[in-house]
Amino acid sequence: MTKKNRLRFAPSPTGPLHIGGLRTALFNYLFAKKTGGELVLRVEDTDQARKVEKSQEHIENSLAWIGIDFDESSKKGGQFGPYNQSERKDIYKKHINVLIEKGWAYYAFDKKERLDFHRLDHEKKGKKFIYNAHNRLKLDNSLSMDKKDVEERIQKENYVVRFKTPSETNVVFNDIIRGEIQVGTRDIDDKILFKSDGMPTYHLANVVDDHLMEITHVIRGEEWLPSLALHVLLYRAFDWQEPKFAHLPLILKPTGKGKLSKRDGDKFGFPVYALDWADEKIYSGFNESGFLAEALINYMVFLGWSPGSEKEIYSLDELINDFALEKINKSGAKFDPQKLLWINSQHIQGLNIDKLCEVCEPKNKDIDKGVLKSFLKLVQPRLETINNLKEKFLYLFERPTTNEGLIKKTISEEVKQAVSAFVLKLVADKSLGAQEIKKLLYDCAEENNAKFGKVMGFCRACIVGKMEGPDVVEMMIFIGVEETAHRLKKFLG
RNA sequence: GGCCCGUUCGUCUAUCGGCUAGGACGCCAGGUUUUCAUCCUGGUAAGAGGGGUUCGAUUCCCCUACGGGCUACCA
Repeated sequence: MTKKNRLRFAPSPTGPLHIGGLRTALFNYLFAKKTGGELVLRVEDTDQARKVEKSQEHIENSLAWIGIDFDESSKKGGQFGPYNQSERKDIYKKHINVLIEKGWAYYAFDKKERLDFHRLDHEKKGKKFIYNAHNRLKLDNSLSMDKKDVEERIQKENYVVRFKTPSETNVVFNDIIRGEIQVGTRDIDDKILFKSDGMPTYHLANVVDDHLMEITHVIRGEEWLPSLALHVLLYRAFDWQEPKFAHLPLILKPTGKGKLSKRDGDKFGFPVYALDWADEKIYSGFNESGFLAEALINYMVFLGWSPGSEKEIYSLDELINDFALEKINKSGAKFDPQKLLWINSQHIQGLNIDKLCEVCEPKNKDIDKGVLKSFLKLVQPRLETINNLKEKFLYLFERPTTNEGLIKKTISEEVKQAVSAFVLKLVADKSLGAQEIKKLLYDCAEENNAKFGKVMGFCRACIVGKMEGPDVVEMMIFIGVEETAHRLKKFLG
């Protein structure tokens, strides 16, 4: 029996979960499900300074909303816990000592100001300051001093532990998406693995945890590719089997350059978070903006992946079925709000009316439950999002403001006659169905020598106040005979 | 600046050496709906540039350009 794949999503709780992280989680989830593997949620909260209070909760809620469930997490538990790195300090301490004993790591006492000085100084000369074999013996660390001094200073001073990057070799490793990559160690610096506050840095914690949690595949964003060489070196220093790596292409801004950021959502008027997030202001989430979780998933998965067929509208189950790591592509993808909107509308159209009611109900409390279903039947084909529905179709609930210009444009003597006749008959028999009302309107138009299209146009102008909205007769039925008569008569003089 | 990754229609993408370069969004035009939307049909538009390798390169290799990422006691 082969071992199960084990995947993990490891966000840092420094803010809300945005679409990039969400997609990383999704790819991990899809691959885990596809291969019958397990998925772990690990929270990388090793940076106390950047920790944001409500962040972890937001991340968990976002993942729950999108429908990604984990086999193990701090909430759910599991045999590899704890799942918050801040609770694993002892584990890292133990492992950093192993590295030190093996000669793969060393203590460093350099003051921040001193290092900053070196960096600045090198920059001035057009060079890059790298803390490694090139100059580590000239710096303030345990490699450049006596054992005794080291012992003493460890007791008295703040120190960090750095990785001792081997000198002058090539690290060769493999990425599922990008193939073989080589990096020369002269370009890798002796990264800090253990900070003076007793916490590990990402590099150490990440490698130790992935190993201890028996992670088989690391699927993460491309921003980690540059440090993969270090991570691989770390696995080898520990004498551990390294997992397989897949670095996902980045999600880019819709226009211009760079990685998608929270400001972009603001700037272009679309969400970048799954759920609302409030700090200095409220950033609205995809959920609150009327997107279906399954539609968002459908859109996100196509940012950097394609099934190779022409199928584009996918349910989660279909996605799990068709997903393959090998089909992920290499280049960054621009976020296109317009296509998301289209995919969302496709998913909305695909919902049966009861399901649509169910998802719309909590977002549209201002619409009376009794009319919600008939309302949705009316508007479903033209929905792109499912929030703010009353506001979007206000004329179905309240009388529209008069549009004099439009009325003038659509009215004529014949139309007036026809609609007057229609109103009289409509009010006389309130039990008419759609077909009958339509026939009635048609007959009235004909009897008064008015073009049916013109009559319809006028009715629409009266009922909606604009040349838009659902079918005229359907609207009449929805707002009722009395209301219809009222809106029409207003302009019949 | 250094290192790493990338480059097919405006955008998301297909193509695993045979291409009249396919699909989708968007946009445009037409049709259906005697109204509006949905819907249907058609159109628009692309392999960064230069060298190789090859009978043949979008596809493989090299260079250049451009884009992106990383370069913290952040992740």
